[in-house]
Amino acid sequence: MPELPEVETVRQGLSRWVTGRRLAAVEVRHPRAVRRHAAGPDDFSAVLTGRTLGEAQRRGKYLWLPLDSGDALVGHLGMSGQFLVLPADAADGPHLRVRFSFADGDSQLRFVDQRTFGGLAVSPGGAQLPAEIAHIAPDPFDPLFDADRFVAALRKKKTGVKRALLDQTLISGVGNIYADEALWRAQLHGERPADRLSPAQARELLAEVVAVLQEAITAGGTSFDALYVNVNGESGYFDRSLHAYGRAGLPCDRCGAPMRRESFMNRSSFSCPRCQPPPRTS
DNA sequence: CGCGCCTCCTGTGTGC
DNA sequence: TGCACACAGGAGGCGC
Repeated sequence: MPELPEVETVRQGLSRWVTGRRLAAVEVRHPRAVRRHAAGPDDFSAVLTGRTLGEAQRRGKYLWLPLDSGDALVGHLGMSGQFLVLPADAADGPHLRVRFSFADGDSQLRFVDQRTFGGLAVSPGGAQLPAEIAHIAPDPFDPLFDADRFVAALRKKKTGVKRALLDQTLISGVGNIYADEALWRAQLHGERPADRLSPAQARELLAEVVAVLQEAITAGGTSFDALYVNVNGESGYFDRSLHAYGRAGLPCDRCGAPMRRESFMNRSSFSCPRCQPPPRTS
């Protein structure tokens, strides 16, 4: 479940292992992986071959690698996407979608994706900020992020505060896991109406979002299973620090009450029934 | 235009 | 043992 900390960990790995290298060949093994590349898989390979990769960039959960052509290779990991740096002779796994071979021949970059929600595309002229990403808000670590603007926008949303946190046009990078963690820390139930938060509550919630994302980056992200790993195939260890996500029935780390699980948008929300009382209307 | 629901995917776990 | 089904969920797209 890659969210901002997991994607940032991958970005750091790409920066270390592929920045500055020249692509010798790009092999699309599954067309769905490049469905967002309008010109099709053959064009995807053609425009990338021979290009040199620049410094890996990230906004929210999107990644991009600027190219020396002025275009950019844009990627989203979706649910289960992985970028792996592997020896060229390593066996192909069953979920290999795209193989990037380098002119130096020392290792390969592979895009592997079990559930195929992730995808890659080349964004024409997108080296600075790909058009595919321009519609989402800056994430809270972006110098362009404006906390006052976020707080004001959040307090105008006619929806629950968790839905608002997951709205990538309001703040990017937050997914189901870190939304639940930030709400637990802020002692707010996710169905609390966003437009009824006080300015202080909204600022506190943002502070908790930033804190939990930063701590998770330091831990290398959250891994529940083999679906999230860094570019070297290693798991993150933030799962040991989770207070809400996946803890249904376990005692709240703050008050001891059994944590609850609720259905939300065809998925799950975890919260403490005592520390995070639901609003009366829901 | 804002909001919320549906859909795309596949592997794992569970219950009958 | 095998089958059916729930579940995991980011984000585009569409209906209201």
